Amino acid sequence: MLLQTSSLTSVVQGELERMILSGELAPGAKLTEMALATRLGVSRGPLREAFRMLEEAGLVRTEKNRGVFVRDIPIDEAIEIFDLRAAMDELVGRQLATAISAPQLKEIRAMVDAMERAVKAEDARGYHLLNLQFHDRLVEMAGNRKLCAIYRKLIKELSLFRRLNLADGWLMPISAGEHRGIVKAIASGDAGLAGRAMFEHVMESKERTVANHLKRHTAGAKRVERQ
Amino acid sequence: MLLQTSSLTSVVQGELERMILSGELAPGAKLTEMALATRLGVSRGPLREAFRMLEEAGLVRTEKNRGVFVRDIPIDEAIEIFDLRAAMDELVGRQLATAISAPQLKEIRAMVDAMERAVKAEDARGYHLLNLQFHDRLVEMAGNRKLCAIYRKLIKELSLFRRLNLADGWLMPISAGEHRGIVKAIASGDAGLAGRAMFEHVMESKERTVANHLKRHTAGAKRVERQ
DNA sequence: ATTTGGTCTATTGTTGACAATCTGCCAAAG
DNA sequence: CTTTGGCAGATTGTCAACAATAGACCAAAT
Repeated sequence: MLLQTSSLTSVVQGELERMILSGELAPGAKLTEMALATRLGVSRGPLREAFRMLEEAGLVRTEKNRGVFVRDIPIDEAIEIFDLRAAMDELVGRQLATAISAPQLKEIRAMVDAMERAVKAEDARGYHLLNLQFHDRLVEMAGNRKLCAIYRKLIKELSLFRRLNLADGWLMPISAGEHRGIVKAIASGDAGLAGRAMFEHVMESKERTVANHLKRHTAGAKRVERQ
Repeated sequence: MLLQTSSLTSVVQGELERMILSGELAPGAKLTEMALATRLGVSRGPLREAFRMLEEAGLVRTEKNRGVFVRDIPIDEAIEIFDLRAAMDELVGRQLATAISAPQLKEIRAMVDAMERAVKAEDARGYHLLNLQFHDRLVEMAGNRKLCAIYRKLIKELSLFRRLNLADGWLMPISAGEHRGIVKAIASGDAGLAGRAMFEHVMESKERTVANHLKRHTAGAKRVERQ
């Protein structure tokens, strides 16, 4: 009866993805077919098809005859993703150093400016969003659609690594400084330099995340000991 | 009644993937739900779920209310995949140069030997398979499961690039020589060197593929002109 | 001759029902 | 007190029927 512009499967897929990435559906949570179907107002068929897409995308895991669960990315896998991201961003840096246009350079400079303002305002939330947008835009500018698509998938998976919290306040200036260096390296036109700048930035980000995780993990262990 | 060890969706997914990668289902071919369901002896439900997995994996494309088709990778996308692969293989080379074990080194040396024997025997088919196995094993040895999984997805997609035929006979020695150089660089323990060797090898492979494609394309154009 | 309109068929999109499997619980035996 | 067996409820796996859409075909009008 309704004139449907897009299939229910894709709508459900998008909605589930939104709920997962926003944390509305927490990692480890069980996705019961009937409950979700009722909640979203669709039948189980399209829902199951959406599950398969999310499974292939790495956002959920399926256990036969047990159900579908929101994936929980372990620290090992997060590290692997960071390493892979570093290699991809290195390619992005090299590409941009040789092919970026003047308007594009102006655009990313503006983004770095905005991030530095967020640092001064101690707006961690805003900085986090700008940071994501900055890297996404760089990858997009590199002009490799396949690279861009896979990069975005990796970022989505990384966001399921719960312990990946916003950089604590005092780390924002460091990250912001690295961004400034990246733009400078790209503007210089030196592909090797820009590639290394991007690579190192991601590796630094990995180290900060791992350190943060270990800190929280040992803290958690102590908390358990006390009980 | 039957004791099912794995869900129909997954076996259908595997079977479809096999049929697509083997060329049994050619790029551009339409996958009619009812026909395939009958052929595979399952209902349309599991088949549709398998379609969604293959869609996310990039092996098929879905047009709403029109059906599912085996994807045909255009030359642009093949090039993008090669560039991405190069960056990933560079990471593999660096990793292996610093962390490969003696038995692993022995193993890949044996594979290079086998490839050189295939070159001498002018066994293009065997060389092609050994080449795929060689690179897959290297990526596997790098120890990054995420990298390995994505690498394999890319290889599958690349195999849908029909014009990617086996290297013509006289190019095999060149490729084989590059493999020897890669192993040497890895064995030297110089991460930068090994990374560059891997990167350059993939880029050379890309150039050879593009050249081959252009040759065939212009030849095809001439053929059209004559008509 | 071309175009427009409508019908008809094949195929996809969606749904609800049925079969198979797992989990938790409880009783009885050791 | 622990363990084993099976019953009951809930949940997933699969299927077949129904609704909706796209494309082909043909006739009639310009």
